[in-house]
Amino acid sequence: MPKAIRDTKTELLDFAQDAVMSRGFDAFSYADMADAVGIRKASIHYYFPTKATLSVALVDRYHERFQVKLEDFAQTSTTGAEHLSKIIDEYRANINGGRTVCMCISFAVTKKSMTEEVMEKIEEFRLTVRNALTDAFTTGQRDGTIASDNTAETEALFALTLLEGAHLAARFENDVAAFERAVAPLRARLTASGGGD
Amino acid sequence: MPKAIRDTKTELLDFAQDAVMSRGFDAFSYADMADAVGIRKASIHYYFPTKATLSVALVDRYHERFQVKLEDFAQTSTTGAEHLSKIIDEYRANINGGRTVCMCISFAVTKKSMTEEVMEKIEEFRLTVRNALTDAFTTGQRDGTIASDNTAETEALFALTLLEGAHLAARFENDVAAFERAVAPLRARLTASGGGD
DNA sequence: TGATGCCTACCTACAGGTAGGTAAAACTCA
DNA sequence: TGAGTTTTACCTACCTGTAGGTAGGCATCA
Repeated sequence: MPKAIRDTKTELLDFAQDAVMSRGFDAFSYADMADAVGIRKASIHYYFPTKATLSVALVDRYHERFQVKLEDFAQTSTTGAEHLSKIIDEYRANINGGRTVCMCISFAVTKKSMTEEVMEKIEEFRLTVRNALTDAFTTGQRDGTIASDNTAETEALFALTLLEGAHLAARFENDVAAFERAVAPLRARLTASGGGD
Repeated sequence: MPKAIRDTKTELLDFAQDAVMSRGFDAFSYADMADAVGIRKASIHYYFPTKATLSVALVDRYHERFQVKLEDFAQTSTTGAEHLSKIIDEYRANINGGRTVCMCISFAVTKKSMTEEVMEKIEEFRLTVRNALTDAFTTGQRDGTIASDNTAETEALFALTLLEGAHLAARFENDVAAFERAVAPLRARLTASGGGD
């Protein structure tokens, strides 16, 4: 643990993540990263030998961080509605005011430029989210805080689809409000006070 | 109308459209197009001086073609459910077996690489679709073939979000079946026999 | 005869990546 | 403790390939 004053690797990942989510993986270069972080282009290869290794590191960190949050939501929620509401809020936060979309969406479009490995990891990430959503719906159906006509699995898939679609909507309009409008019918199904904001 | 034996411009647009929808605007080049169509790279500039002009041509044709279909759906449908069902089917067809996503989605991700002009045109396209969906819901609410708790406008926005999200789902899994699973709860709300297949 | 629909040959900019060097910090051990 | 060694975290300089784009030539056809 070198306890560095400045963590270049993290800075590189931060910039790359924002770039992927706001512009797409093919639309930023090592030169852009170098400029942003303040080191030379070649030095980036010290941390990420190839752009493919960078993409893997990006997804790994993204998944890790999201999982931590999802686990927290599961533990700190008293109702299914509250749990679901927190997941929706987290997706909302990832929009960054309409500037970005979820990393999944970005990678889905540029899929052919990505390695098999990274696409498998994206699949795993989506499965993690779907499982969390399924848990929320299962609880919500049991405690009666989420109105539902379908199985929790179906609802989870439906919700994930809607959340990703809502990300796109917000990106089109450069406005989080579009996200809220799009997910409004889902939020309307939550009966107990689960909203965080 | 030169009645050419071979329409190079159309072939170029066909390839570019597929490339945008399957790989993203930044991930294909004039060289790729040239190889695919069988002319030299420089010759493409005869039809599309810059890649920006190509992007505009792409959206224009996409919008035009879709509008024609939407108008046909509106005219040939006897119920709101049938109308909506046809729009859903059209979105489904645009997935090409999980290989592609809607052009909108692709351009949303690579938005920063696009000109203002083309993004405005994408907005117009989405408005066209939303209006068609609103019509379908309005009719469906009136004739009782679509179960609904919200205004037609809200439902249209909700449906568009879901359709775009379902495109992503199908792309992730490389399978149209994922599209169907994701839109199942929407289809379930259609009461009359509106489905084409 | 001049527009159409290509072509060859080229340009500059920049992509990802490599080779090899270096100052400074951190470890090793007599 | 301090000389020697290794590792860290960069650097300069350069490579090849490819991006979008340009200049100008040349058949073909109306």
